[in-house]
Amino acid sequence: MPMTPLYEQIANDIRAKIASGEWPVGHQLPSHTELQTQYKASTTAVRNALLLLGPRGEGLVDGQQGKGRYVVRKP
Amino acid sequence: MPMTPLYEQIANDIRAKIASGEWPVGHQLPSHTELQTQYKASTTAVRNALLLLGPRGEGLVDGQQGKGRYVVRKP
DNA sequence: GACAATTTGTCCGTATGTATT
DNA sequence: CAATACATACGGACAAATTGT
Repeated sequence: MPMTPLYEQIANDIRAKIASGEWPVGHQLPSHTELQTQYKASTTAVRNALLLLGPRGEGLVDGQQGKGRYVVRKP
Repeated sequence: MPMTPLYEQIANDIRAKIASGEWPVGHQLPSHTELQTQYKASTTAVRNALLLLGPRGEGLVDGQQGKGRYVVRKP
């Protein structure tokens, strides 16, 4: 039975928020540390989720150093 | 200028090997530890590269616990 | 069947660099 | 200058599955 890993759950949750319109294009995502506390996850789990959703993956979100991560596209 | 991160270089190199046919479909990839020594990289760098190429990313390779990682598709 | 070795899968913490505020 | 935030990188720990002895 394939259990879903934590980083996959986080990615699915964020993807769902973007798809539903709760986080529209241009919306700023919570900071890395906030995501950690929200999902009670480590840096790696959050980072892996964002790596899959990021520019080198699905391309739904993108981040800029010092500013934050933003939704760039709907799934 | 955005220099390419290490995990991206590793992913590009593996992707190129698959595309060129050097690693055909069904071929078993080097083990995680071998990839680390080959690229002089850490677990995280190798893991991030394989996360992008894996089933939840591009879907070029897939792994089975205790056996190894195999090429499943050409780019 | 039991055991050890190998390998992948997941997860955690931390450090450094860079850019913005 | 200082605080915040992302990007990359390193290392280590444990579980699960496979293989060989």
